[in-house]
Order: sequence, then C-alpha cells, then structure tokens
Amino acid sequence: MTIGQVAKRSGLRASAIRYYERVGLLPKPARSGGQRRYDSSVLRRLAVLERAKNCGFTLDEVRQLFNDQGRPSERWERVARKKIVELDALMERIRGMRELIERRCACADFDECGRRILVAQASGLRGKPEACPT
Amino acid sequence: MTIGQVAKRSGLRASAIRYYERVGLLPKPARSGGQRRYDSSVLRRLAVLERAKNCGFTLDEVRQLFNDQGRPSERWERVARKKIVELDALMERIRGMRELIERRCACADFDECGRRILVAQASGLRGKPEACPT
DNA sequence: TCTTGACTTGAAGTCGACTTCAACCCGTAG
DNA sequence: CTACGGGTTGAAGTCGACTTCAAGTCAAGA
Repeated sequence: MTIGQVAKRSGLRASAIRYYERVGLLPKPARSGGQRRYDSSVLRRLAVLERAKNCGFTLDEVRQLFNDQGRPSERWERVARKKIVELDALMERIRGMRELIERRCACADFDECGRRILVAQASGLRGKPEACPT
Repeated sequence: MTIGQVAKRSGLRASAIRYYERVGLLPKPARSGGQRRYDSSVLRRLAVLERAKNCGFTLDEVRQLFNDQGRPSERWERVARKKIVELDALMERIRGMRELIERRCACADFDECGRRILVAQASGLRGKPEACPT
C-alpha cells in the first residue's frame, strides 16, 4: 500500500502517518521509487495507536507502550495505572469547576464579586461559603 | 502600586499581568515615569479573573464576561450555561477513556490487539465486546 | 557618579499533535 | 510531450496562555 491508501483505510491523514513515523511510533516502511510501501501490519499498529489515543494517552506514552522493555501486558499495565490516576484527578478538577460555576451571587457587578472573593480568601474559608461565582 | 506589587499580592507573574492588559482583560493603568501604577481595584478584577479560570473559562470567555453587553449576571449566565455543557461532555469523554483503559485482553502482542480492534470495528460492535484495550 | 533593582518594549520561544507550504520527483494516460 | 495525480522533503504555521529574552529607561541610595 502507498501512504494514501493507508490514510484512506485508517481514516488518518497522510501527514499524520508521516509524523508518527518521524517521532518513532511507526517503523520505517520499505520504499519503491522513493515512495513508502506498507504492508497490512501498519493498519493494526495504527488501530492500536488510535485506541491508545482514545484512552487518553499522549504520543509519548504510546511510544513507551510500543518501544519500552518488558512484556506488552506489563508495559500496558504500567502506563495504564498512571493514566487512571491522572484521569481521576482530572475528573475531580472538572467536578470542582462545575460546582464553582453553579454557585450564584447577588453582586451588582464584578468589582463586588472580586471584593467578596478576596474577603473569602483572606478569611481562609475553604468550605462552601456564599462566595461569589461571578 | 507598581506591577511588581500587584504581582506579589495577586500571586501572578508580572508578565501575566502585562499579557492580560495586552489582550484586553485589564484596563490600561495610569503611568508614572513610564511605569504602570495600579489602584486596588485591579486586585479585585484579577480575583474574578482567577475565579473564572478556576471555573474552566478561557481568556476569551472571560473577555466576554468583562466586556460584552448586558447586565453582568446575564453575561455570566450565558457563558456559564455553555461551559457547563462543555464540562459535562468532557466528563463523559473521560469516563469513556477510563472504561476503555480498564478493559483487559489476553493478546500476546500489540499486533494481535490491532487485529482484534479492527475485527471489532468491522463488525460494528459498539457495545462492550471483549475488544482489546492493549 | 555609579550601581542596583525594578520597570519598559517588541519579538521570539514553549508545549503537543499535527497541518500546511513550497518546491520538487515519478509513473502513467492521452 | 505533457499534463496529472500521486508521492517526497524540510521548514514553518497553528492554537492558548503565557514566559523568556535582549536592550533600554528610571529613580533612589552609597
């Protein structure tokens, strides 16, 4: 397959496939007349890559998955455990944002809001005071 | 106050304060000998800005909050509603990632994983098959 | 006077994951 | 022969929210 055909079959752009090769996520393919020629294994590799991205892994983490030492399942386990911790922290942050957004105040303007926020911070109230969201 | 003092009291870097001014989030302050001189209202404005950032708003959204038409509470309401939808979508995506990560397979290597992923995609199984995570 | 420290500016750099661009090459169909 | 639709490369651009840098200004203290 040429790169264009791989692109079509994988749903990726050719530029992305070249990029993955550059950063060491894909092995360098054979060439024919200067052009890349792929066998079907690249499609499986790209499928795993996509799956990993859908799991929230960065390309750097995917590289560890593909290229590090040890059994594949061990590598996956290590990277996955770390990622789950990250995702949980992220969820927590987002939950916090939602909570913060949903608080309402009766401030006339943003200056008053600012004043209340500063007062709340100064008094160290960390609970759920009637601090200004706006 | 000089910019350095505002930085110290707000916990921000002077460079960030200058940046906020450049992008229209802070009004241009008075000058004395070429230097910016702030009154305390800037601290309240920065407090609101920080709060908004903690709510997940982009600087662009904060600008709408500060500079758009209508009552402050209306502006807040409009931007907040949009953001909540975004945050909920983000939560959903993260939940999906977690779920995907926690699936396990018995594949010998990533090539086998790729094959299974492709088969699962081809058969259009969208449920929760024994598709390979690794 | 000289130094120090804080400030000034515009331009450029950072991070991640790509995309876009310009300029070129290659094989085939008409 | 030439046009066309691929492919190739390295360099630069994109997005957001800043930071960093170089070179210069300013006021106060020794």
